Amino acid sequence: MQFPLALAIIEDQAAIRETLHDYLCAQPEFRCVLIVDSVEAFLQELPTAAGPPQLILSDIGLPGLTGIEGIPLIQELLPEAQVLMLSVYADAERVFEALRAGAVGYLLKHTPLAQLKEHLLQVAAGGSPMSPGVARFVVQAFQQQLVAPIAALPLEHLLAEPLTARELEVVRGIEDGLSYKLIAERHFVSIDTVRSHIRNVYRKLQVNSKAELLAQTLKRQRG
Amino acid sequence: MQFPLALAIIEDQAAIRETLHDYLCAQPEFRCVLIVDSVEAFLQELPTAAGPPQLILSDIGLPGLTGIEGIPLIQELLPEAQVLMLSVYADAERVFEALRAGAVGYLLKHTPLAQLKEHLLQVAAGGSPMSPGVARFVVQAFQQQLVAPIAALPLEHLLAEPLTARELEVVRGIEDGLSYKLIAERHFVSIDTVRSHIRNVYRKLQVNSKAELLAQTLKRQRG
DNA sequence: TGAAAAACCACACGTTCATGCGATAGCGCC
DNA sequence: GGCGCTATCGCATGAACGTGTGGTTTTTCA
Repeated sequence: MQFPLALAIIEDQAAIRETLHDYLCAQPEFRCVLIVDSVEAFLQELPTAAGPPQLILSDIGLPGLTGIEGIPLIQELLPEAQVLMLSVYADAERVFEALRAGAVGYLLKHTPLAQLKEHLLQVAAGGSPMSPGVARFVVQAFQQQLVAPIAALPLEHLLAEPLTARELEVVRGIEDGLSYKLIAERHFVSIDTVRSHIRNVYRKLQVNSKAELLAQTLKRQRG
Repeated sequence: MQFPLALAIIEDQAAIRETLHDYLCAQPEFRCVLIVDSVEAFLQELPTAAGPPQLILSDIGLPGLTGIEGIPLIQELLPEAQVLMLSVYADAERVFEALRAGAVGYLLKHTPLAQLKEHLLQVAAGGSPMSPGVARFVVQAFQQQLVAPIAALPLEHLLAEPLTARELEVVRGIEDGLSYKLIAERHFVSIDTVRSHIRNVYRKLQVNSKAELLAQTLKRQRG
């Protein structure tokens, strides 16, 4: 990570904007490239900025587009940029929306300037700073099992021994609730061939019955 | 929040345990009530502790039960206690598991003692401290839309004929990949009873095999 | 309190499944 | 060419499953 980091600020309240500007832009770690009062202004003035921002500190409650609505628009132009939200709102819903939209962190406005600086540096270092109460919302989402355990990704990637195309076909048949006989008919092969594939699938997935196979699939999908 | 906060520490490595003990227990904000080297020891010695801990700082990599496995056990005895994980592992999977198990925060072991103290206080204040990289994993889970927008709902509400408690139990057994025999053993009934329930479930759900039942469950879960 | 619902149990029969042992044929690749 | 992998197919056996019929006991609740 090389300093100074190109920083942009989106904040509509002039007083706060000035404070952030005065403090952050005076830091040697940052180089302010764009200070605006709305998402619209950001998008419009971006071409005239002193350079592409790497970090964007954005308010949520803005006139016109909200900070949350702005994230995807900004990321379209600046895929590398990381957006850190700075908000007075501390409700779970807004936090989730911001994170889902692509924000990498969420701070409350009462955060001291020195900490804000630290948090911006954490973002640049791959961190995701969140004010204490905000983080608790996020953690609770996990505890309420709202989050899938691990990327619900094609099982083949999780396996040492990948399944062949044929094997995947019969697995899909089983996931559709078909009997061996029907799977055989679906793919125009004999039932013994299906058995043969199943045998290999079971070995690779370490299961011993249709039920276990389906149970594993279920688990993978919900955790 | 009244000080001092009752703190317990679970850490198997003596050197680290001593360091934590020496530093944290010397702080006026904390009152160490139990310092142990395993989850098993924690559960066993809890009755003899100087009082019920409000905060529990636990390692993950422990001999016997892991810190993650210990969380639900601990929470059964101490529903009010908040568990903060302290780990050398920085992989997404372990972080998710810990949070899902009930941890309120997740710190890496290289965290400086002074920060660790701050983080413990944050926990007591309703925060969820996470080391920067750890928080990023969590945020990414949101960005990858792994968070369920709405809860996926119990099949019983979709049915004209609702399943009875017993019937749901055997369905869960099937979803866990168990055989009739194992389901029977799990609920201390005969295998013929299980058959009987299965029969009714199949009629209500309009399916004719385990595979179809599981397939239906799968469909329902992924929409 | 009395009937309905749920839970429990038993036996029997045919089907499907799991898994052992094969075998043949095509393909890519060194 | 020979080697390994995949796909195909066959057969046999025991276990698990699905479904029919018949019960009894316990719980629920109108």
